[in-house]
Amino acid sequence: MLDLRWIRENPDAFDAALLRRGAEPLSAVVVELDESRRKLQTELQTAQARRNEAAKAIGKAKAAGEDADALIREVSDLKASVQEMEASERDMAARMDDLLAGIPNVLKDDVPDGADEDDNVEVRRFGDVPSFDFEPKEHYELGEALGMMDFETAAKLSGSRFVVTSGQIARMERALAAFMMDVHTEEKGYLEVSPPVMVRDHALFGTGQLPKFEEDLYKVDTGSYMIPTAEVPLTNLVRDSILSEEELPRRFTAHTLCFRSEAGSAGKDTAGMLRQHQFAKVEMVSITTPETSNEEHERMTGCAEDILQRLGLPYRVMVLCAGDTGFGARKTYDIEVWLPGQDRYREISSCSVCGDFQARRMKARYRPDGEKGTRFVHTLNGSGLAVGRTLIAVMENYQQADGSIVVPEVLRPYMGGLEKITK
RNA sequence: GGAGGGAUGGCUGAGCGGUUUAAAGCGGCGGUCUUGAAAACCGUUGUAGGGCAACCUACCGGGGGUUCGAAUCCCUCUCCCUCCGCCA
Repeated sequence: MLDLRWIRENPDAFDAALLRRGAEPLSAVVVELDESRRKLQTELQTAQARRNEAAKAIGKAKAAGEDADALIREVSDLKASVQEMEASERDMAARMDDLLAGIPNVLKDDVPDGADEDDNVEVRRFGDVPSFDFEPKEHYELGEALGMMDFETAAKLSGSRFVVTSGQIARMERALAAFMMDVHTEEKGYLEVSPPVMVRDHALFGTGQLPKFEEDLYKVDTGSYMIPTAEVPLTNLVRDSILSEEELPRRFTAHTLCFRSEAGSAGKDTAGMLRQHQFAKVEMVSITTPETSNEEHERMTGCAEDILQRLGLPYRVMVLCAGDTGFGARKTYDIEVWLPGQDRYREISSCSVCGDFQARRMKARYRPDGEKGTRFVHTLNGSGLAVGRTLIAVMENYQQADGSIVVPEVLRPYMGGLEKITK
């Protein structure tokens, strides 16, 4: 949610920000609604003041045993118009809320222009793309050959975009999550959190998934939703609260399942477990002051990169262009891991700085030292990493000619010392 | 599923038809004192709109109603809690 006062005072900058995202200008609509609402509010308050004054005089007159009929008649007459104005004012406020709730965040100046993912800009690369003296396979070919990845059975149970893993592949997914969580909590200062994966609508409104992107979510019949990412519960941990400056930054991490309907992705990545309705992810969320959010963004991205480096997986970091940056983000880095089976880089993490956009939606504030009032905190979120996709990357990058998979050094303690997954 | 209780300013919590411009305590901010800190004492303390200065108005979970007048009475919705039942 953007600051209405900022829009009012910077209508041109507001329209320019929308234009960068390929959206139509809205300042005229917003400013007009805002002005008429405030004008009505003033009229309403004038009428209310007169009503209160008269009502008070009635009380006094009655107490003194005097006649108050004239005053009573005046207040009666005011009643209808006050009620009408109240209803109208409420309606305008609701329209303004709806309007603002659907407007995307303002991009940072250093976000490159562009329409879609083809315009994203590579920032850096790590690791050498491995060369094989055989034709590298895709993860599902490897997994099915090992007998540890079963898409057909999963389809019988749950439909498309599900998988059943078993044996050492299932264990490796668990090992990956445990490894990531240990690094973040023991070395990076994140607090381990085990949050609900089912949340109410207001939590999703807070992080920006609602009201605009409901079709991407699974809704259960009690009206709650399954989380599409642990960003939702972790960021909402500070909703409706006022933190002190000393307790910032707050850093949370969680290993959870995530659920996505993949409504707009029909036909995309249908093979394998790259794009599933249900997947595990380790998420990082930071709550910071406005002054430190940008450096926190770099730090968080580094935390995700560190996982890939320790796993020995080659990757590149992309900064998303204006057209590809998500609704609530001011700037996003995608980390793309090299998948030999696909012979290309694929997204494995996305780290975003949201400024006060989510904080305003969920009323998350802090009290700056030495200042009287409160300010909205800044929020950031990033995957560290998508566990299912990391499993894919390990399988494809560590595959051997015979279809076995070498277990990366750092994972072996989590897998009972196992060095290689074989049939 | 059954039966109750509750929602007041950053927090706790009074108020239950017009003397409330919403007590009081805590916290926050400023000050006195102190080498510094603590304690104590004094002052101050939200959001929004309008004049844009002292001021005025609205806001006691949301909406509706009763009334000349509602934080206070009635209806309704949402949420929270307690007990019983069932259950991991």
